[in-house]
Amino acid sequence: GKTRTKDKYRVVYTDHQRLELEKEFHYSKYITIRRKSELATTLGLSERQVKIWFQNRRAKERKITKKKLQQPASSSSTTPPANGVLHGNGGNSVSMVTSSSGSNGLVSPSSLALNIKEEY
DNA sequence: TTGTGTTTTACGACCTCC
DNA sequence: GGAGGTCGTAAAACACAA
Repeated sequence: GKTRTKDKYRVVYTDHQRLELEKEFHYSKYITIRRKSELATTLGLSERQVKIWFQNRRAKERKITKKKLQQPASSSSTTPPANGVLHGNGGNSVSMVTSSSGSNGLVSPSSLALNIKEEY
């Protein structure tokens, strides 16, 4: 259903929800359909919310790396902002890896989550 | 407090791939 | 023709100096 209602323009996710989403993002920037529905169930979110979260998270990542590229310029060159990078929308050729360790759908996510948890 | 800048959800427009 | 991608943006929530 809709999450943007009259009294709630947007909800704030709990620390736990954020942590789990971050862990999944850390593992892979593009979530699979399977993992998406699993996460949605365990976190009590809709699959749409999980999808949107990943989209926003990738946008944040791009924003940060862009900043990093601009900042440590360490003098010199006023960092030409229009250097190909953007407008590449067509140029992505993303290759959208569904692979990443999971040629088959089953990844045994619980053990995976544990690994990541430890890393954190 | 409040003014203001940044971050976090959620969506619409538009595009690509199948 | 739909699912999911980016980009841009709105508005809550948050951070924080003044």
